Amino acid sequence: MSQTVDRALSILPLLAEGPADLGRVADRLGVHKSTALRLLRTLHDHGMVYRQSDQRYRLGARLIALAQEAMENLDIREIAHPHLVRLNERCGHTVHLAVHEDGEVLYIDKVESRYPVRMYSRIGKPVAITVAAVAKLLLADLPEHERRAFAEQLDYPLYTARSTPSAPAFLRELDKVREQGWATDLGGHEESINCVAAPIRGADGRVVAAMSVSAPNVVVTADELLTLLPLVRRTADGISGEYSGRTPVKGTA
Amino acid sequence: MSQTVDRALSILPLLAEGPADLGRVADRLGVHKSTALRLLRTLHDHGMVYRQSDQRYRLGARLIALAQEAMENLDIREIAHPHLVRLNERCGHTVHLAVHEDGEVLYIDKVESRYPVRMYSRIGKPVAITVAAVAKLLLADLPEHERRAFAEQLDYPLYTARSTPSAPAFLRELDKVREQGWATDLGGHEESINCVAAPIRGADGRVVAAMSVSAPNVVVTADELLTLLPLVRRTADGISGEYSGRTPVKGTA
DNA sequence: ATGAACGTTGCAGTCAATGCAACGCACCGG
DNA sequence: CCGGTGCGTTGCATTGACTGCAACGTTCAT
Repeated sequence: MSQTVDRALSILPLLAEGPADLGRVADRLGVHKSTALRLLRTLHDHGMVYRQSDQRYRLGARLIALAQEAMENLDIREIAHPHLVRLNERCGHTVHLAVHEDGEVLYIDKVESRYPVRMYSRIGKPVAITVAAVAKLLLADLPEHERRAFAEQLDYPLYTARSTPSAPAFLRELDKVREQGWATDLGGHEESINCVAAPIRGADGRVVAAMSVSAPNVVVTADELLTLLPLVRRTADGISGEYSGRTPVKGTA
Repeated sequence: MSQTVDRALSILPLLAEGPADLGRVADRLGVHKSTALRLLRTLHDHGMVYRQSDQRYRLGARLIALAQEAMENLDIREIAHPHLVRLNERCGHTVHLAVHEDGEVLYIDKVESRYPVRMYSRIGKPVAITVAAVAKLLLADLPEHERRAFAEQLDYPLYTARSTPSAPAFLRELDKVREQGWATDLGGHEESINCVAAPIRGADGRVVAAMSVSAPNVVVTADELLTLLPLVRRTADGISGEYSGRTPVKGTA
């Protein structure tokens, strides 16, 4: 809507690909160098980009700090965290918390596995939306037409042979997930990694977040992981209760 | 430099304080509601802000994802990480990696303590610049006039009785740190937490990052923590060697 | 039913963003 | 030593994008 701001913001994902010099930024934006310079300067004044010693620009510290604050302000995260830790203590595997926002699903919290072999993931990283168990739960809760429209405009990369291959398959999977109230990802993203996930609901019953337990095949088989499902669901329900204000929170400062 | 972009970017820290509605944003910016609306819309289109169900705005997912990419692109981080993990495995305490950028010092990596009692901190959080051991190392390396100018315009909050109280005291501390090549924070931020830190240098000898080991008093005394200093310094030197290309990296894909 | 509070839209004026061209500077090869 | 090339940077005139206004549509609460 606002051309100048639009251009300025377009610089950020561009720099996320790696450092770039002025000329490169101007080219990619399709504007004159002087224009790009002024935009970059403004971004710099706000700490959103940093000018490294070779004069090239990259993303700045303020951006990272802002994102940090953004995550700390998510109340669902604060409420869920102790539950995630407790679950991790009981099963030992990696525990994730994810939310959905404008077509992206991202991890907002994580408790590391206590086994030596761990899956790779990072807080803040957008998840593989077509296969991740948490993504299925979050998307399954969308109203039908939105869900359909969203599914159709997605790409369906074949990470593995078990990845969701197409929109119809994905929509079918979402129906199943919505009905059963939990989801799995059995090697759909990384061949050797399995996940079970459960939804966290607000007072109105809408899914506000999803949590999952992930473990590589070498630690536990998919079947063994599935035995944790009741525990995962109980944990998610506990968080739901607290988040929606149904459960009186005891013993918290 | 660019008024529109300047205003738009000013919205972000404002929203970092917590969700705000249109009127509030307009007020804080000192612009008309319609102007604020258009700025927010543009930010929204880029996923930088999110409109929650109560119509209020808060920081968005793309911001978090961008920050994530920003950190993953820092090569120092990638190089350092395995070293930090190894150090953590040997001593068990929390290990941090921090960089300096335009007057801010922030943690860009962290390996959690394996002791049950842990210090609180988060990747991306700007550190207490006047007391943190890593901050001292990073600032001590600035050219003298910059260092002085920077120190003078800082605030010196007294987190504890041992916090650095003033610019002169801080500058004296920086001199000491630069000379000895390592730094400590003994209860200067949190009464019961101590730190030892060492610098990581690039090929030109400039300090590009700093790493630290932190532990609460209840786990080890300050004296015991100091016995780790040689190990910390060796680790930092190892990272320096690899970063500056002096050490051939072995066994890495 | 009435009003207040809030987000939203269309519009005309003007101020701020744009592209241009010229400049300074560093680097490189002759 | 000098001319050339490739950068980032600056001042300026033009214009078009941004602004503030006022009016409208909702959604609440009274």
